[in-house]
Amino acid sequence: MKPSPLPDSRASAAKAPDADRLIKLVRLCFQRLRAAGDTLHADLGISASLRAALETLYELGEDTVPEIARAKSVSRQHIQKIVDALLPLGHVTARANPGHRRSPLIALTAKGRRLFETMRQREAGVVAALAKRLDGAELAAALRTLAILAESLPPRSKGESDDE
Amino acid sequence: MKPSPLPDSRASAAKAPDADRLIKLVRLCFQRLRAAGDTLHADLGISASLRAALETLYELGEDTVPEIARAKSVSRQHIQKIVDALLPLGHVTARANPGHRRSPLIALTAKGRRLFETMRQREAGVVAALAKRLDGAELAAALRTLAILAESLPPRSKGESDDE
DNA sequence: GCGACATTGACAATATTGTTGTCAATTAGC
DNA sequence: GCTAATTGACAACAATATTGTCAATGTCGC
Repeated sequence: MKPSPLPDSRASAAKAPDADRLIKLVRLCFQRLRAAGDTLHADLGISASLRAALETLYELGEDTVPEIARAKSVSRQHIQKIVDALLPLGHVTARANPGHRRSPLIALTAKGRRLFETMRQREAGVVAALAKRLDGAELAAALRTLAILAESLPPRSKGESDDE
Repeated sequence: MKPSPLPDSRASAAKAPDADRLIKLVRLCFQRLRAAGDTLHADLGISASLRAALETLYELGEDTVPEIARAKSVSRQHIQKIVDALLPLGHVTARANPGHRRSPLIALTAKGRRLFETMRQREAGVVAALAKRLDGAELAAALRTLAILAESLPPRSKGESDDE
């Protein structure tokens, strides 16, 4: 064995089985994360898709429905329904959009922000327990590896078009 | 900075943001993997759930419907519908179960096996391209990290019961 | 401005994936 | 053998997300 200083591109045949395992593990982790999230927030009546919308608004600030849809790569009609569900609950508001009469700006209300922060706090408990079990360097390597995986996969592939 | 020799359990507060990023990346990778898989196998008419059933049968060999359901933690009725869809396509067969008259053993046919292997070959191309871009040591670290993540999450949490 | 074209919200229909519920046949445990 | 649980068949439903359509609005070239 020579300790190859290069990012061993020769050994790709040997790495392929591990790459395969990586993909399987990603799928397994995702399923369990979703199940854990559903359990964690069951009492709040917030499903995974509502949570995703809240998260987007929390991070992006106010935005129009089509913008959120594009950010998440889903149909604008789908986001519209989610926002329509969130509005009567008082978690988001629609503010007149100075730059567009028909497309109001959607933003979290104080109530919506509190809700999301409650969810984040619950999740933080789980994440902290997880972080304790992880090695820092290995975790960093995992982040780099998954970033490459995400990068090497196309962001979309549904007919390759952007809209209807 | 002290170069801590221990698997730094002290720095969990510092690792939590990375653990958070890990979870987000897992979600992102999963979404893209599903989209890429759908595109890759679009012409075969095999959806992600059918693929999962084929994979289970490929790995576990012949099994009854309820067994497959338990292996995948989904309702037996769901697997029943998938198997019922696969049977007329000739991808699986139902063989009389010596140990159970009502519950036949389901197995891949030669055609089903060929189909799954075709899918695996297509995927192998993508996986090989990915493997080339990954560093072996980093990949190994990612596998260990994700294994801990999966382990620390409960396998199920749907009312905590096993069946109806 | 004005005319063509794209975007947007509202509404509807549909697809997919998965669940729960029920019933009769069968199997397993005592 | 009697009772429990399991199983397949069938149905109803729920959640998530898609596509299609229409009229109102907005954008851009000219």
